Amino acid sequence: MRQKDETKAQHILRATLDEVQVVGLAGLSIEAVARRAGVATGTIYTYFRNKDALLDALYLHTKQKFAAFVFSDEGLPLRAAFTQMAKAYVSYMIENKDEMVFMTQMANSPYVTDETRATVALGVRPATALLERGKAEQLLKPLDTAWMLAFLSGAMGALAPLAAGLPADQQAEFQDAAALLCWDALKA
Amino acid sequence: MRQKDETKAQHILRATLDEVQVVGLAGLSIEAVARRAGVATGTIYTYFRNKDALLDALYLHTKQKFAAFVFSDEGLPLRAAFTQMAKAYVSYMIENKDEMVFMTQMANSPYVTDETRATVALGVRPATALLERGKAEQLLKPLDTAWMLAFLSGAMGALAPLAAGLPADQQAEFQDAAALLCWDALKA
Amino acid sequence: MRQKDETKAQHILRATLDEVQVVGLAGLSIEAVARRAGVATGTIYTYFRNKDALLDALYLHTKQKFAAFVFSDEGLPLRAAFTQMAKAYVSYMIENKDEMVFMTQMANSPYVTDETRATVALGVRPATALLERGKAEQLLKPLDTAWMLAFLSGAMGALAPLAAGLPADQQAEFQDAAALLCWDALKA
Amino acid sequence: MRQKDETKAQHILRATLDEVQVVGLAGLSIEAVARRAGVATGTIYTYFRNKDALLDALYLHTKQKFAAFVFSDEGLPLRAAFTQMAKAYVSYMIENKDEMVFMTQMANSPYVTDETRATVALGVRPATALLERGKAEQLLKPLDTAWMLAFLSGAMGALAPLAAGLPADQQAEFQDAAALLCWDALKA
DNA sequence: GATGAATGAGAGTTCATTCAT
DNA sequence: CATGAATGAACTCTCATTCAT
Repeated sequence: MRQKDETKAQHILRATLDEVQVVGLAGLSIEAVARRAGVATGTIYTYFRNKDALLDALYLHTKQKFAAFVFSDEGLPLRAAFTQMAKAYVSYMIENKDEMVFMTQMANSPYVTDETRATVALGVRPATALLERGKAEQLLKPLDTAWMLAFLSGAMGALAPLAAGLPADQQAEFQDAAALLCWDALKA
Repeated sequence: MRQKDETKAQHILRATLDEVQVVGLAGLSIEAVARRAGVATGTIYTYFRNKDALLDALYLHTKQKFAAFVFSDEGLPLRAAFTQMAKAYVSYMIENKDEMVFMTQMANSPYVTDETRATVALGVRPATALLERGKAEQLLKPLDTAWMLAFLSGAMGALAPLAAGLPADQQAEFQDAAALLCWDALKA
Repeated sequence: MRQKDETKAQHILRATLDEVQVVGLAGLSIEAVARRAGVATGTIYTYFRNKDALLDALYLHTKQKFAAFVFSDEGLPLRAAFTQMAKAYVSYMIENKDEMVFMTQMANSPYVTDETRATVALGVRPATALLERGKAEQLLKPLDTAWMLAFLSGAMGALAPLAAGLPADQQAEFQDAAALLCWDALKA
Repeated sequence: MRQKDETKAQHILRATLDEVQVVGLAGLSIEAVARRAGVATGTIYTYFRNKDALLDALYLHTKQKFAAFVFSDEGLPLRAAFTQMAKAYVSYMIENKDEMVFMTQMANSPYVTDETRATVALGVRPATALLERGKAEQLLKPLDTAWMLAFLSGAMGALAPLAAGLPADQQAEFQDAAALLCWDALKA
């Protein structure tokens, strides 16, 4: 018999991501995903309980990949760590536009389970820690951490579409600008 | 002969806004809107060409109402004008949570036509003008205006959910903080 | 080389019978049968051509087991033979509720082939013979034999659900009553 | 607008009954019912919540029509009332073979709700009353009423297929025989 | 203009059966 | 022979839109 193939699950997730770029989350159909993944419709259900579960899984996967790239704490001094995160954020946006589009569309959808939201929230902890360190060192404004995070991620997220089509020679400039704005906004 | 009744169109738009709060944009059905508006399903098609047109119209209407409140240029000095806009943004968010929810859900949907996006963009002109004045006066960083706008509206939009349930006595504080962060981010 | 294993076929038949008790004939899926039997879905197709053939085989098997128990002619005098059959019918119903449920659900289903129906009919021959002997001896009403059989099996079958949950001390009484009614109905 | 048309509901019920004759309960599809009824699939759902509700409604309707014809108490003396019921049962079977087929197939299906079963049970009350009167008058055997009812309806139901194709000149004979057997079975 | 029953394309999902391993 | 992943036709049901009244 054919063994359940995790590669195939990855193919399906990838096909879902690609299909959302083309037709949007609202226009997504399982049949189109299957066609794009090169499998039968029924096969999707071997790997994912239903459409919701597929999208939830893709969201979790995408968010975790994103968080792993952007939110790493490498023990740098505060300002440097902050800047590095901001730059990582921007460069991830530029190089993974499709994932950003997907995450944005999912954020306000009913597909994401509470459990996934909770798990995703954990990935942000390095950023939370960084902000709190900054407040303790009185380098940052003494505001609510959740508040600051929302401000930052909203601002950065809104820049994603602008970052998308950027020529390579302006990317460094873009990163620097974004990092600077974020820092100036929060610094004490 | 009964004339098309603009009051009825308003009822339908309002019902649509309310229904989206409850079931989300993805769960919105014309029949539910009709029921909530107290009209027959067919009647909706007298006032709006189809579902897309209804949502597009509501989006345009909501955005324009929002822009009219927030983006007014009253000839104040730069910093004062900037602060006033930020505060107006926050207070609008707090008092019109349902519209914010709707605008957020629509922003990345296929329902909004390019024409509407263009029209909506016009409403932002006072803010554009303000930012360009600030750059000319060298009070703001010399960045691309569209870039700055995206940054600001992303940041403010992300604060909306946090602003929503805020007790009255913390709203002034919230407004001041938001205005300060935005200013510090952009100031030269 | 492993041979086809008749034990495994029995397991599958048994699992089918059990599964029907739980989900009904309409809710029966091959996968559930396989799971219950502890084999792979594909294995079922080694022993039975398809779902219809599996159910047909189980029906035939169940009917024949039932007939072997109930319809035996042991050369008793007519009334005694008749009573014995009726009692055997009832006691079989009580002790093999699951098979009765299955036979009832199958009786009006499209799964049973004409061939099986014909074969099953043969099992009833001792009862046919008994009734014809009764008619010849003028102890029974001179009605069509098939007619009498239908009457009897319908009546007895309808009592099955009532017999099912009966406490042990009422079973003898139940058997006597059933036998008496059947006899009174048919006797000349 | 078109008013909801109870005639159409009747058409759909009739189409369902007819379709079951051809493909069986297990093979019944909503689309086939719609085609036979001459309406669109969606229209079925204007009149019935879903497939289960359609079948449940048809079952209830069929059972009640049947009960109204067969179980009427017209104050006849016991034996005459009994005989009349038995004959009515048989003649109904002969003239409404399709309904009998449907009722038989539904009886052991998961489609029938408990509520419908309870309502259907009420239709049998005249028969219950008759049997109890017979026991009080000591004309019938002193058995449990539910038990007697099961016996009778099982016996009669089993005769249905035999009654179906009967030439007109044998129907009276068939009715008499059935009534006699039932009476002899239960009489004290 | 208003109504809401009617339409039917298209959605998600199941499941008997096949077949590569 | 045994496995269970893969298949895809077929199912029920929804809902944007139309149209007879």
